[in-house]
Amino acid sequence: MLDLLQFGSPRLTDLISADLNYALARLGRDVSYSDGQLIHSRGDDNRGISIVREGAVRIGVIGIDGSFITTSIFGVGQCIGEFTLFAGLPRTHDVSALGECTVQQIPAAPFLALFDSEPELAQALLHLSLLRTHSLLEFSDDFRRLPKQVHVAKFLLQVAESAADPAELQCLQEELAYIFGVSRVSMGKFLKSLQSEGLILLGYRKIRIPDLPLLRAWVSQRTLVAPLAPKARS
Amino acid sequence: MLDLLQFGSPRLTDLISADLNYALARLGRDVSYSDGQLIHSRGDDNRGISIVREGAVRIGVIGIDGSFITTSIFGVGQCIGEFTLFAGLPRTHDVSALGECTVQQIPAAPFLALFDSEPELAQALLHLSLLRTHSLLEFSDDFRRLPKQVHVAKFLLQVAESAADPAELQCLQEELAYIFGVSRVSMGKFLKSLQSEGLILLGYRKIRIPDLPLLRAWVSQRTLVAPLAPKARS
DNA sequence: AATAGAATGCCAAATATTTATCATTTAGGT
DNA sequence: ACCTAAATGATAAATATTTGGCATTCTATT
Repeated sequence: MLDLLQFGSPRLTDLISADLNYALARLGRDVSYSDGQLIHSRGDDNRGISIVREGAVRIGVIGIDGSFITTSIFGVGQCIGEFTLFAGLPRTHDVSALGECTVQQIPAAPFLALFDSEPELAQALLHLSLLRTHSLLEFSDDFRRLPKQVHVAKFLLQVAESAADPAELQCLQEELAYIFGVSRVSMGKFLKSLQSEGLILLGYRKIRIPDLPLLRAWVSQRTLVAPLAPKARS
Repeated sequence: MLDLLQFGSPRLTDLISADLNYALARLGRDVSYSDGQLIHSRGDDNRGISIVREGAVRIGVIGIDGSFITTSIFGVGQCIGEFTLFAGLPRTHDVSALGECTVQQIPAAPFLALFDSEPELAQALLHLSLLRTHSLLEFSDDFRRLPKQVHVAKFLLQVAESAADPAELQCLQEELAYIFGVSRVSMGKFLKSLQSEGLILLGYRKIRIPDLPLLRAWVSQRTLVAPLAPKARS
């Protein structure tokens, strides 16, 4: 699944050293959940960090009609709950098990103790949080200032550049439509127009990008702001 | 001016102790800028933190047509540049002086040294970053799942709750329209409809909220997710 | 190879939004 | 008290989007 929190966002466990990973793993305790079981509820005010250790969890909110609206899906190594520790907020999302899963639950006190003694952990958490802020901010800026077609192209480019296979994105048109807050018909129209310019190839459950540099150039020309490379190139 | 980064977001200097403020103030050097002068450019890869000490700065990007599109305005005590230090990103925005201003420029090395020795600083930065992530995420979730009218009402409520005077918001309909990515005409329609329900009173350069609890209840009923209190209530 | 479910393509009527003007109101400066 | 620039209100034609329905394509499973 495609969402604004995920793409290009590393896992906490990949950002810290083996030693720190070891120290972290010793905190709290692992809890297993069965498919669909509720792990956290929006509004709860228990403070603590949760790290997915096996399987995956679904993050979202329960909507007006009682349906679960997914914001993101977090897999092994990703963490939840920073808000409760550092932003003085209650749980902002409902979190439930997506299949069988195991989540390491770390209460506030031991986590904060480790945090205070290991600046590396602080840097890693800041790194994650700032990358997310950046993604969200860039998306919302783009949303308002770019023509939708260009914005969609830029988004696909970003997803491609952080994907395992940049030439073939696994995504549904419906997912894209949801992300942009438009109907499937509209998204179909945007995508088709990009296809007719030779930038993408629409397939079943996938979008192929035959010429990544071409797409990059096309987007760059239409946004006229320096395209941000993840690490500044020399 | 109204924007997604600002409301409810405290200043760095308010989040840390007097001692730490003092230590922070001794780093780097203060630089004065004249109105309109460029402080940072998107794409630059110089690393460092900037703290506004006098006046204010405008943060944005230079658009396709060369015009400056404002993302936010930062005043005294607010900081810029976390991305460059902790997220491995080049400058993401153009920053220019809004009137005469003074900005404390702190290079990466001394800032990181202080960061590593003072977990309080790490906590404060995380606090800021997470609050922003939260605002942006909540806004984009709401954008997709709520009827626009309800979303506008919720946004006004949030602005009111973090404003000096919750009963009277200083904002232009055009600003609101820009934030929501719609035309002034559409925003006018939404606002008028809220006015006709007795929730707000439209004025010149302002919106009055005669009955905050009423608005809160109205929004709450239509969003049906626990309204997040800034600090969890007991 | 047949089949079912999921995803995409396509279409037109209904609805919503934008664009482009112009009138009116408001606050601040002279 | 007047005048001006800025903001809001109002309107209609032009565009764009959504909704709903149905046909087609694709993939995995039988």
